[in-house]
Amino acid sequence: MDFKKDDSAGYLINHMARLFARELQHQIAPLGIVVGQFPILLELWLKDGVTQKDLLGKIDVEQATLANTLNRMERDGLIKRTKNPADARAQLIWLTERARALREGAYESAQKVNTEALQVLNESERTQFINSMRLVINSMRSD
Amino acid sequence: MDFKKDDSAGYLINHMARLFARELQHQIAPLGIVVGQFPILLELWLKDGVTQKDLLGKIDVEQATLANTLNRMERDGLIKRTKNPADARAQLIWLTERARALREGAYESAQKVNTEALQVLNESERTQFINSMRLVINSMRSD
DNA sequence: TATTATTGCATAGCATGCTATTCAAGTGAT
DNA sequence: ATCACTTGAATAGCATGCTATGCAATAATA
Repeated sequence: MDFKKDDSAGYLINHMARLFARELQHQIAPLGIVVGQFPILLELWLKDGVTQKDLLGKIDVEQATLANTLNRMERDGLIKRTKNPADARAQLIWLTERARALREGAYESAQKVNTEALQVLNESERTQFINSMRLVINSMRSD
Repeated sequence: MDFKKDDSAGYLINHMARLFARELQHQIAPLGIVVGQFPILLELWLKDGVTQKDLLGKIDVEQATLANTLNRMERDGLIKRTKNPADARAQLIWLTERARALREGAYESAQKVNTEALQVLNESERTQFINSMRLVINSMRSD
């Protein structure tokens, strides 16, 4: 068999993901946040005061990964945790004022990266591209 | 501004990349290799007896990342290094017999992951998808 | 040729992801 | 009420990626 990396979806996806992460990293560095915190912040900006388990249901990472990232976010003053009156095992996770204030800038950074990266595609290619990713992700998740 | 993660190229790409990596990891685990070694093995299966710098020219990762992965590959008996008669700073990197023997199985594993993951797209969507990724990568790399 | 600059790699330190394991708190069945 | 089961989260240990820095060998230049 022969194998061409430039024809391999997996190879291309990995490469593209690293390029996106680097770009976003550079964009959001001035805000004092890092890429791994982004998905968590997105959820908390929509709704905070939630448990780790709640977050886990919305972000497709392992529980240990989430727990570690939350620890770093607490260390960095982005979240704080309070007792959960309903269950002593879980805590409630809240954004700090600082994190709350970062929202607009973060949205704009992400939007900028997305827009610039997909500039090379035309409108219909962009739509198709996003749709294909959604399809692939859904099919892979439900295996 | 509002921001929908399911419409965000970056978010989708990151998610998809993790799904692919997990899948490939499971496929190649029986071979005794891990995903980060894959791009390097692909190059070395084409041509070994090369320097780290040669490899670096073919794989878009940082030099330190490559150096670390090569160390683990040496530890795992996948490569060995010999003196470079032309330059004492560099060494030549060679596949071991064990690594050489893994090629077909690895190609097949990767092919399988790609095929199954893109099953959800039809022929023309697949082609378009791969092409879009190539365009996006090329434009992001040359910034 | 002696000095300076560049180059090839290695290493330190960190973030993000994973699997596996542990532990305390809650739930259920007897 | 007790004992077993489940669940929410933390932790250990590792791979993969990054930036920054250091170092020895080579190349270039004064």
